[in-house]
Amino acid sequence: MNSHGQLPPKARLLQAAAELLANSAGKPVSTRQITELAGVTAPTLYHHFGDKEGLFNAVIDAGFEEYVAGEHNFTPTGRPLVDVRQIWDNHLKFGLDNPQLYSVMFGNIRPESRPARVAEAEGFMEEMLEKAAAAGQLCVSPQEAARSILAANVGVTLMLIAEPAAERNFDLSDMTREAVISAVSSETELDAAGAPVGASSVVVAAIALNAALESSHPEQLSTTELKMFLEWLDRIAKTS
Amino acid sequence: MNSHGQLPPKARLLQAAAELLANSAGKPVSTRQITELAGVTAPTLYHHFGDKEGLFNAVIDAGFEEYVAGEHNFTPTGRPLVDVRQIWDNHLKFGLDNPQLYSVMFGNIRPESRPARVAEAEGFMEEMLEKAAAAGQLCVSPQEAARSILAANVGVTLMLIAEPAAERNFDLSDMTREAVISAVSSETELDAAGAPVGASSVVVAAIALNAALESSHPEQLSTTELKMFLEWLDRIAKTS
DNA sequence: TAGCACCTATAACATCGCTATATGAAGTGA
DNA sequence: TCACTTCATATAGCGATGTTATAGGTGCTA
Repeated sequence: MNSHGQLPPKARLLQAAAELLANSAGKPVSTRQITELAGVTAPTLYHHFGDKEGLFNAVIDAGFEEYVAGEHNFTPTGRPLVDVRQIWDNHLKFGLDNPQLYSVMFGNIRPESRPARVAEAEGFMEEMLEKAAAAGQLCVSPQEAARSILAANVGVTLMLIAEPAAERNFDLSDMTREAVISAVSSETELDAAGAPVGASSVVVAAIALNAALESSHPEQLSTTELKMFLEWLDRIAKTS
Repeated sequence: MNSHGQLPPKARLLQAAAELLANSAGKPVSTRQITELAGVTAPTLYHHFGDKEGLFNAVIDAGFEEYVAGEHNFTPTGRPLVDVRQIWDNHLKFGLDNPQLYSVMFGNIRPESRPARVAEAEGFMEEMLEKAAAAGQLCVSPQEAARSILAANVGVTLMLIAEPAAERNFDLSDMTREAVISAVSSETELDAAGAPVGASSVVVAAIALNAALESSHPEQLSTTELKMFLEWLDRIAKTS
């Protein structure tokens, strides 16, 4: 009756759960459905995964990471903010393709399991944003930027999941995405001919800071501290 | 045994449901709990509210609207975008005060019932944004703006609900709020008080340099020098 | 062979949302 | 006053859910 005869029970459970979660649009999936499709009985599920949520988390572990950042959907371009857009779109696509799974991950309360998943999603985002920050494209810390972008991404995804697939207007996603990205980025878009900032990014940033300090002196440092700071900054800026 | 003896059963059910939803942090609330606290039996619930979700919707109808836009929390200022900020903050506060109720409303999938609630919340936002549009402060349609702002608002609220109350950082809310508002508004970037938004260029440059140094350490400074340098850099970056 | 983990099945438990049916109360018209 | 209707509540139970106590294999090591 099931088509997973040759796999071990644990893998069959994972596969059955993923299949049912993906196909049953919206409606909850029961453990009995899962075990029946997998061709095992209930205790097998609880032996391997603890409880229903454990199984769902395992499905997510197996699928989410590769789906969002996997090779099929994402190849870094070297331009951080472009990659951030790609991460946003992949996140949205994952949510729309796996609405049930997505709501378990992001729409639920559970203060125990959710932060781990959220932190993972934040990780991708932050990784990219650190590169953006290194290139001087960020006006806030990568952590703050990642949290803000992810929050908006989740909100948009839940919003679009909730409305009928036929009426979905992706302008909402594009508009909100650009809003949060432009709010955390410090400069206008990097132009098409703009050279990617590689190993010299430290120097570039040091020069930029040096120039900025010319016109505005921070109150956080004493004059002696500032003098020494500027000297070191100068040493860094003269590298090449 | 219950404290709602004098009210009619329908009102007792509403009150019991609201009380249980507000207090049982995270865990689902059963119809049996509700009917027991209300001092009635199951069919009474289904007679008045159809099903469990109908009762929850009734609780929301009774509480959400007045909470978000009620007199106690909201008095229009006449400046539409200021009011939009107030709606955002009230929305967030409602979510944090009623996490269980909130997740039923916004974190769930149900494509049948959710859009109605969402549309209601969108209504408040759109109302204000139409005034903003009439005043020439919008660069997109009020509908689009309301959807984008609400989506971000929901995402931020779910994000903050999910993390322990002690660690909640409301900068996430403020930052994201200003991001989406400024993206839909046609005016130059001004905050609530009318001052330009954005960090100074010194801070921007400091953050960029800090991030750049994460991946590449310069050889021009000794480790002790670098340590002190990074500390000062951190102090500068935290200005604002 | 004996023993020992590991894995799985039988069978059931407690609870869930919900309802078929019946009973009481309250008004209405004769 | 007496049916008759209508609304509101209760009794009792259904089917489905997540979960588990118990026991039976299955294969490996000694």
